[in-house]
Amino acid sequence: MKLSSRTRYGMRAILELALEHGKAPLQIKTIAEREDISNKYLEQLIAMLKAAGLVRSIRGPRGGYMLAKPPEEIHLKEIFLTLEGPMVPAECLEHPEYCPRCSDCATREIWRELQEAVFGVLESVTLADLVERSLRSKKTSNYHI
Amino acid sequence: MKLSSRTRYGMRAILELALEHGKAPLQIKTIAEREDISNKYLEQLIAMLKAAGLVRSIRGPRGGYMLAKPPEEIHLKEIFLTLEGPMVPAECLEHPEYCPRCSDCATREIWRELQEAVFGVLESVTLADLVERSLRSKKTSNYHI
DNA sequence: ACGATAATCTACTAAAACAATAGGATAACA
DNA sequence: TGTTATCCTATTGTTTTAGTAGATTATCGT
Repeated sequence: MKLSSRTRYGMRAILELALEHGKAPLQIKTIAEREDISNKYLEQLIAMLKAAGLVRSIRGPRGGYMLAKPPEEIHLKEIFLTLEGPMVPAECLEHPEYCPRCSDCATREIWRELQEAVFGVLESVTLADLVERSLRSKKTSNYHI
Repeated sequence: MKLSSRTRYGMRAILELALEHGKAPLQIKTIAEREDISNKYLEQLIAMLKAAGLVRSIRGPRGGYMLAKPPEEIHLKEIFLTLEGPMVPAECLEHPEYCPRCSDCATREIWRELQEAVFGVLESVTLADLVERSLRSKKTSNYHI
């Protein structure tokens, strides 16, 4: 149970977009530089976010990416599910057909609770919250003056 | 963020042991049959649980495996960490050295919260709880009369 | 002592997921 | 019309996962 780089990179990338919300579009190159992520890899991650309707793009010179919705309306859960996949700890959570195994129902309950715990966190935080946290830590940190 | 079969199988296996706690040792073969898991694969998973001190074994005829501690003293977190690994959503949670990236601290906080949410669930449940749940669902289920 | 039983140990492997990399096509601006 | 930057498709090396295979060792009942 480890986050993929896909999710970590992608979350940082979309946060960069959120930090620039309302300003000019942000280019892949710029994000990749700021976040120290491979240009080409990031391209694919952003494509996923775009396909999910979280991000939109402008082509050509002075183009780039921006949020497709205001940051208040983007919950981290959407981003997470887009990048990380469906977050189904066990198959039987989605396909609760007859389960022949004796000890399975009890463990399934636990996997369900884990899923709900994770979703609980991700549903309660929006990109706007992240932006706020990010700006606050910028102010108080020695590193980001 | 999906559970590995390692963890799902292993959890079911140790629950089988918990269900037989106080009785005769349970053999790999038996568990593998009941839980429909490859004999040889299960062998390795149980070895992990044994190395972690959660399970002990008796060799030879009428041998097998049993819990090393009473089920009340085994929290799911121990089992989970043994099978799934350290559950570190992001490396920087463990190595909080200077982080050059602007938007990173905010996402790191989120990964921390996810970790705590998962641990919260896993710390609050013991094998004894699972046994109780398991027996209760046996009683009320049509499938397990 | 002997044979059956069941754990233990080590090595190998097929398949999938992951983390990129490469290169060209397309659209838009100037 | 050239430059910029997105878009699209394919390929690749590495790691992890989920097993298989086979030999060895300890223990018990007879």
